[in-house]
Amino acid sequence: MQDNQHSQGRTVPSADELRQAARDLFGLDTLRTGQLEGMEAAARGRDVLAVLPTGFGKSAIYQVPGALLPGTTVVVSPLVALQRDQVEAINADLGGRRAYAVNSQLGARAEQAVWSAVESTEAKFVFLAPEQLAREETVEHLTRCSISLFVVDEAHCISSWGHDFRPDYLTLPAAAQRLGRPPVMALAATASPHVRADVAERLDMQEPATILQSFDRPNLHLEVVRHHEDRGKRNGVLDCIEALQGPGLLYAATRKDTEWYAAELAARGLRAEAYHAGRRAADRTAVHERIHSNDVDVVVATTAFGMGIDKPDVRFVVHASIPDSLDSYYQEVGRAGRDGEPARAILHYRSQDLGLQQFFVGHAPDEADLAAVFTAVQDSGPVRPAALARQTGMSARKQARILNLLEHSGSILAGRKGYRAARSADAATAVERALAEADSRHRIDQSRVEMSRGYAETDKCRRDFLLNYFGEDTDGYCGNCDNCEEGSAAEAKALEDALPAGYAMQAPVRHREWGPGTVMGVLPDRITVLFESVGYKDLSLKLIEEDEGLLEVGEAPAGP
DNA sequence: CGAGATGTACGTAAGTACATCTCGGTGCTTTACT
Repeated sequence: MQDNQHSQGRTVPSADELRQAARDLFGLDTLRTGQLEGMEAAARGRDVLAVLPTGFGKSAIYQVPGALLPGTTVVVSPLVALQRDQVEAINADLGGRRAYAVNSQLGARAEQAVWSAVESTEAKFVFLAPEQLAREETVEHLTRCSISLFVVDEAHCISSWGHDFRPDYLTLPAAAQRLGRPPVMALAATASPHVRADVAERLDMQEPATILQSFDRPNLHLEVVRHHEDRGKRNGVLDCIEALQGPGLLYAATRKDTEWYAAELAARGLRAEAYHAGRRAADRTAVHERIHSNDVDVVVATTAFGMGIDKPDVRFVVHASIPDSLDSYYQEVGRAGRDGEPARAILHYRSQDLGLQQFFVGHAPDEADLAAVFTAVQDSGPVRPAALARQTGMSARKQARILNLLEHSGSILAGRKGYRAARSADAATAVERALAEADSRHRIDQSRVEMSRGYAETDKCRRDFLLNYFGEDTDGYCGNCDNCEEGSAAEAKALEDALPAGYAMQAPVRHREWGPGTVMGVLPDRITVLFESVGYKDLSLKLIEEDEGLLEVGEAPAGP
């Protein structure tokens, strides 16, 4: 592997120097293999994709080389609250003010002061949200510094939010280019193979050094409770929480449900708090403080709760409704039992609940809207999104989603001055290509919802199912989930062992229509394959045997 | 997609049955008001 130009003309820190810096600056006496590997790769100028469990010491992977390298390290962090915590942690370790955050909570004056510190003195770390880096002004300030490392923390957000909710995530590669394209490091605690590939692609990473640790959390007991009626499920959830020993988390799908469950639990004498993005900032902060000081038995929350929560003794994570993907599910249940002591992950499942997640996944964009945005870009490009919105009259989010589809399908290009139409593109083709792109994404998102269903409905070992989803092979029997305890996992495993060879986990396959894919799950009668084009699909073995050439096993042959 | 609220037909009083409508998750930022 060729190291890029950033390692030239200066001394690259050696492993010993990194170890010593970790010890002297951050008080880390020993470094784990993955940590050192990531630090060395970044120090040599290579891109790094690290997916490591919370508590592994992920931050050290950028902090140690960041402190040692001559220039400044940019850290992209999704939440202002996280930026604040990390700035404080670094300043406490290094002494003095070496880390800064730039966000809208600074006043104009404070922001000026931060920039002069960052541009002139020994500031080593600057924390920013992607929206900051999308501002020309911010990038101009940063171009006056020498940026030695470009870190994206909580990088799974690119995959879950970049496509529509927070589209500025997709402008990060352009920002990295403007800053001289330092090595890019993406960090996440949970990411399936699909999400890892998406992150690497959206960040335009060049053959990243990939650092993975096992996702297994053996102390987490996994369990699914099935329900048929909504009323019955609600009572089941309440009884379940009442019987558990806190502190714990209850995830619900809507804000209204968090309020409902919190009120019902309070009526049963528990100290329960509802948490969602609609609550006032002061109330949200108060909930954080109360859970940390053990003044709450259960926090009832939407997906808004969790990032940056590092409470070691959460004893249970119960879901009153199934999440949109196993990536989200595992991220959420991973907040239980970080101290290594036994903890419970219980999913209350009704198949109807998948409907809400399918709604959140969204629908195909309108052809007329695609055409309108494309024509507007063609007529007035290069144009920035804000100016474009004044022409199209669309909401920022809707327009961002359309721009992103048009860009990714090659009809428009993003440049320094905004978007412009690709030279050869015409409106009809642009619409057609964008629709195809949207359709492919939609199918992948739907297939992720379907994998959640698969987890809820499987008779196999639950841990086996989850770890397979994250690309890990297992022996199919954990002994610490409901299916293993009931014996159905053992039966399923016996059947699976009797399978014809060739459809092993992680085997590369090629489908006649859907192209290349990877085997992600194996059952007695069918296999689950993650296809690059259409996402997760279940294929019956009977059909594969009958229709020769439908699914080729082994190295994918070139061309159709 | 599904749940809950609201609306309509029926047929002559008040409630039942069915149709139609509305809403649902994540955060940055900037700007115009109290």
